[in-house]
Amino acid sequence: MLRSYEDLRNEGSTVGRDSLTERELDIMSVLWRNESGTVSEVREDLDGEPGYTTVLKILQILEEKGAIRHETEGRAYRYYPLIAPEEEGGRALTKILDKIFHGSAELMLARLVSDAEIPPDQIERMRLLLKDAANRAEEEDR
Amino acid sequence: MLRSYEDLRNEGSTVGRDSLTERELDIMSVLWRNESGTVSEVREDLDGEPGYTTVLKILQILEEKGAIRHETEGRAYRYYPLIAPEEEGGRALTKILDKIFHGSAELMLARLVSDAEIPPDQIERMRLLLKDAANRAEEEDR
DNA sequence: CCGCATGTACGAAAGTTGTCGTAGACAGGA
DNA sequence: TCCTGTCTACGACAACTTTCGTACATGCGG
Repeated sequence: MLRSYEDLRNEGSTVGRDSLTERELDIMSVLWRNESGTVSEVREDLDGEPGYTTVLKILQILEEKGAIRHETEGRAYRYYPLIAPEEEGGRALTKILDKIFHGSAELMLARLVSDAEIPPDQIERMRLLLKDAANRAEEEDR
Repeated sequence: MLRSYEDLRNEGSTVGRDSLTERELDIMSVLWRNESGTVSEVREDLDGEPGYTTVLKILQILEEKGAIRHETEGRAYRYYPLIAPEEEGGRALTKILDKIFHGSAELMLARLVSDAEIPPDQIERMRLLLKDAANRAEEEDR
C-alpha cells in the first residue's frame, strides 16, 4: 500500500519534517550553497528574480516551518539553514526510490548514471563507497 | 543561476514533459507497478482510498497531460502508462542532484546508501554498474 | 420495463502555493 | 527636520491541486 500525499506530509512535526515546496526548495538551495543569505542576496541568486517581498515571504514561511532561522544584521535579517541538504535529500531520494523505482536502488542508480554526466573521478569514489558498504554488511553478517 | 519553478515546468511540451504533481505521482506509481489499471483497481491501491471520482479525475488529467492512455474494457476504461518510470525518475533525480546535492552524485549516493537499506546483492550489482560506466568512459577517452 | 449497480463527464468547492501591493519602521543625508 | 532608500509585516489575489457532488449513460436481474 502506498503512503498518500497527506501521510507523507503529516508524519511527525519536528523541525523540517514538513516537506518543502518547489519554490521553498529553490531558496533552500541558495542558502545551502552560500551558507546564509539576506533577502536581497537570495533574490539575486534566483532565476527570474522574483519580487523582493515574494522572496521575503517564502523565507518567513521556511522559518515558520523550522527549516531556517535568522539573525539581525544591521537593519536586515540574515537567514541560516537549520536542516542539512543531506537530510532533505534523503527524504526526496527515498520517496523517488519508493514511488518511481519501487525499491530498486539498482535501477535508480542506472538511471542516474545514464542521465547525469558524472565525472570519472566521482564514479571512482562512488565505487569505493559501495565497496565499503558491502564490506560493512559482510562484517555485520559475521 | 538556478532554474526556476516555471522554467522546470515549461521546458518543451512533448508527451510527459509536464511535471507530475504529488497525487499524480501516487497514481502513476500504481500504474507502473501493475502495468495498467481501471479506476477501481487504482483506487484500491491508494492509501486512504479517496473518492472514486477523485481518482477518475486525476486519471483524466494524466491522460490530458499525455502521461497515460486508456482502452475500453467492458463498460469501464483501463489505463496504461505512456511514460516509463525511468523517464520520470531521471527528471526527479537530476532535480535533486542539482538543487540539493549541488551536482555531487557522490554525496547523493552516500545518502542513499545510508538512508535506504539496500540488500547486499543489489549493492553488488550497483558496483558492477559503476565499473561498466567507468570502463566505458575510459574507452571513449582512447 | 423498472430499478440498481457500475461507469464516465463535468463543474464547483476547498486547500495550497506563489506572487506581489501597500503600509509602516527606521537610518542617513540634504 | 524631512525626504529617500532599504527593510519587515501583512494581507489579498490568482493559479494550481485535490477533492467530491451531481448528472447522465448503460447493462443486467427481477
